[in-house]
Amino acid sequence: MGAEGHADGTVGKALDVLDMVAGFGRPVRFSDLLVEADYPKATLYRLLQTLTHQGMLTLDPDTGTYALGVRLVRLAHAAWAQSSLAPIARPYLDELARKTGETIHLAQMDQGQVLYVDKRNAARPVEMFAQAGKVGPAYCTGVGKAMLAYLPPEALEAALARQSFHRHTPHTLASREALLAELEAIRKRGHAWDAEEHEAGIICCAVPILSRSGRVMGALSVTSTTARTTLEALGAQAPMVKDIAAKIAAEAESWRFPEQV
Amino acid sequence: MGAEGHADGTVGKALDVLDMVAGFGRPVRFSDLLVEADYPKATLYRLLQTLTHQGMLTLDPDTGTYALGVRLVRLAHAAWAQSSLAPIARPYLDELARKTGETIHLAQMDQGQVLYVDKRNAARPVEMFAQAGKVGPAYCTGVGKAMLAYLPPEALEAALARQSFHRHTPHTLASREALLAELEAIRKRGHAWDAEEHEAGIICCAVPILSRSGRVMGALSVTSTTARTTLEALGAQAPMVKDIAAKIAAEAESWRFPEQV
DNA sequence: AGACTAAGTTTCAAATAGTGAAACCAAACG
DNA sequence: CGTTTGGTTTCACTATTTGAAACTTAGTCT
Repeated sequence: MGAEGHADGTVGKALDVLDMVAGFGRPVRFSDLLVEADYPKATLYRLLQTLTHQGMLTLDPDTGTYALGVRLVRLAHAAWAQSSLAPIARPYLDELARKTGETIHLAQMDQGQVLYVDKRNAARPVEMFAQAGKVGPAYCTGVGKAMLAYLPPEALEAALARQSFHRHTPHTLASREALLAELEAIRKRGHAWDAEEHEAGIICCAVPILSRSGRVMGALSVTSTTARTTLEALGAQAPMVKDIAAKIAAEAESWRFPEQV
Repeated sequence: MGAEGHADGTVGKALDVLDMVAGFGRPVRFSDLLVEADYPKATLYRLLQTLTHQGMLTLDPDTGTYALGVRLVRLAHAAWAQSSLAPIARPYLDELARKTGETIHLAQMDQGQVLYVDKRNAARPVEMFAQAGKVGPAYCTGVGKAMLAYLPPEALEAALARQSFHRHTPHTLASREALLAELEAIRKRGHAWDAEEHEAGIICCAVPILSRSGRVMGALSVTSTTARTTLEALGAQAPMVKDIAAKIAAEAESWRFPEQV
């Protein structure tokens, strides 16, 4: 079947189409989608109609192109505020950025990929939407590996199945086996490295954010360059990063229960 | 036939549930949703399962609560970048904020409501996600009326049907008739006022952002308080605001066609 | 013009997927 | 330990979705 996995029911297909439109990154015509998707013409057409009618897509009548609808922005606002760690973690990220002077990433797992929900760039000021929301591979980023390492077996398996290993740099762990060994090491060590595995010259130290029950909620990382520092020096910060991760986890957990009125 | 309108098909229902979860603003239990929704138990259950499986919701296994999933954040990132005016308008908003020293709003229409996609607050720096994504009523805000005024008849009708008129302040136009008359005046004048119709003491001057073909793409407003200025003084800025709206429209239109490779 | 082609929209019988009342299970409660 | 509350599963019934194919437009070519 298609590149996408198991689409359960109509809803799954509809969301799949949404992703597809999102993937293009520009308004798309019906036919653009038709070649990409492996749904028959009529089916795709109806899905698009439904989504458009629902405000998840917009059809520009002038050009006959579909784009993601603003209803998504509204939903995302709520998602970001209520479900991501970002609003809670915000002050902690500030603190960490200030103390380390490096770039800070806050990420969560999304369908086997890393989703950055917040970021502090040492240099320039905060630019949320433009920065957050980006996705990256899990198997070759610090935050990705930190989360993978603490996933329960089935979830890990599901995540691994979604990785498309690719050797970004000479240091990339581009096989399932190498990655599994590394995850074991991460669990021993308590934090993950990114030793130029994704981009040359970029290194980072990442720790998972775990709930009291051990569930992976996200990950936090301090990123730098080989020009500026070394893995060892970054590692020296690990205890502090871990401490902040724990604080975020604690607050996230207590915060999750405004206990219905 | 619940409070929500016409839910077409399973997809509509699923999205309806999503909205519902978003509406709670906190993680919700199955039973919370059950009383709110008028779907039978089993149906709601299945919808939740599907959405969870799809990553649009997350089920916290510890507490048995559902929250919006991070997949939405990813989608929204794309939506914001590709479909909203925000990324294009950004530099213009900065310019306008600098020139006026007032609060600037950029909004789009979403299902008869106003959705703020970006904002410049005179005082504090940009905080995207936390600011953007908010919704407000259309009939009693400057941006809302500016957009309504230029909507084609059917769309206007649909939007009006979704307004739930409520007298927020003594100045609110809380009837269909009063609003229609005002929209006529806005078309004549070329821009909309908000004369303390939503919040006491808050006034604004808003202009629509129209495509070359006359389609409403969004609206732009300069907001202030009666303590600081008057409607007349704000009105003096209208030409400039209109000019910037035109620039945004022009750029948005040319930008929409990176013309497929 | 008229004959092709490409892009989008509609049809309709067959099949699939969704429905929901009711039964079931498992904690929490008194 | 019987009962309630909150969540999950079943299963016959049905409505929705499906998709090949026919049909419209709107361009293009000769």
